[in-house]
Amino acid sequence: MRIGQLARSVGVDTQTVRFYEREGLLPPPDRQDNGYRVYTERHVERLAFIRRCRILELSLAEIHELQRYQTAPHQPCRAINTLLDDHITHVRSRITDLQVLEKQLVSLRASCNDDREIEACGVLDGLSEGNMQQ
Amino acid sequence: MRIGQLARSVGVDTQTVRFYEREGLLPPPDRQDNGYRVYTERHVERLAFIRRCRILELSLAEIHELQRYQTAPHQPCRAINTLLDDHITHVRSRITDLQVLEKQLVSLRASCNDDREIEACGVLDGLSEGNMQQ
DNA sequence: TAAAACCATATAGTCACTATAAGGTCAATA
DNA sequence: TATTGACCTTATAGTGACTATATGGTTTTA
Ligand SMILES: [Zn+2]
Ligand SMILES: [Zn+2]
Ligand SMILES: [Zn+2]
Ligand SMILES: [Zn+2]
Repeated sequence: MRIGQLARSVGVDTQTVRFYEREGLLPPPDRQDNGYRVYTERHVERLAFIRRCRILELSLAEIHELQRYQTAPHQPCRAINTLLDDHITHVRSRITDLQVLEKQLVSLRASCNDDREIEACGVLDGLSEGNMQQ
Repeated sequence: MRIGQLARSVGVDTQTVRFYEREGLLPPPDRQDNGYRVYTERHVERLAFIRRCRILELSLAEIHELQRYQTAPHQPCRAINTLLDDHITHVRSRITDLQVLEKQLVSLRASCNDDREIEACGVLDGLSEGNMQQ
């Protein structure tokens, strides 16, 4: 299987596949005589694993860490669960931050209606004066 | 006032101040004979405006747009309000995305307890098999 | 045979900074 | 007076995870 078929089968760009290879997330495949990369079913699985991790917004570093765990199948899995817990914590704290942000933005937006002049715009005024909480 | 004092008074790094100048968000100040930048109170206000916008996670492009509006004080302010509405929409859709993500992550995490071998880790298994919704 | 589709590498751009390097200026201290 | 330390200058590279572009070779199809 060549790079285009691999990429299509998992739903990424061919550039991304080469990028993952450079980053050490995908093992370098064999090459044809003309230099074309040739992939196996194991590459498909490996790339699909990366893709599922990325959909969950795990970083490439976290994915790398997971891959290292996979090479030691008889170690306890606590580190993996901890990695996921940490990631969940990050996601939750980002949600909280954005919810605070949303409140501030909505409150700022409420300080203006349309049909004013820019000079009198409540939004611009709120951004210019330092009446911001936090 | 020199760059260090300006930066401290608004709570950014001096590098960031120079960066904003290069990006056209902060007007180039006068220079002393030795080349040092000299800022006025108007620069403080301008930088504080940028900072408040950044806290609300407006992009530098959006801040630039707001600054352009400020130079035409007698235009209607609808564009400003629209800019903010769009930004709120982005923030909300990001919150929604992250909430979906959090659910998926929590469900994945629930498929494992500690004290298993990596081979049997429910988390790793969930990432390896394609049992993901969406 | 020629166009379309595919493959290769190398390099630069995205965003909003942040870090590093290498050096010039100024006031206070040993 | 010499030197330390805090400040300032510019230029360049790094961050993360791609994405875009340039340039050229190869394979498949019409
Ligand atoms: Zn994470
Ligand atoms: Zn308005
Ligand atoms: Zn925005
Ligand atoms: Zn586990």
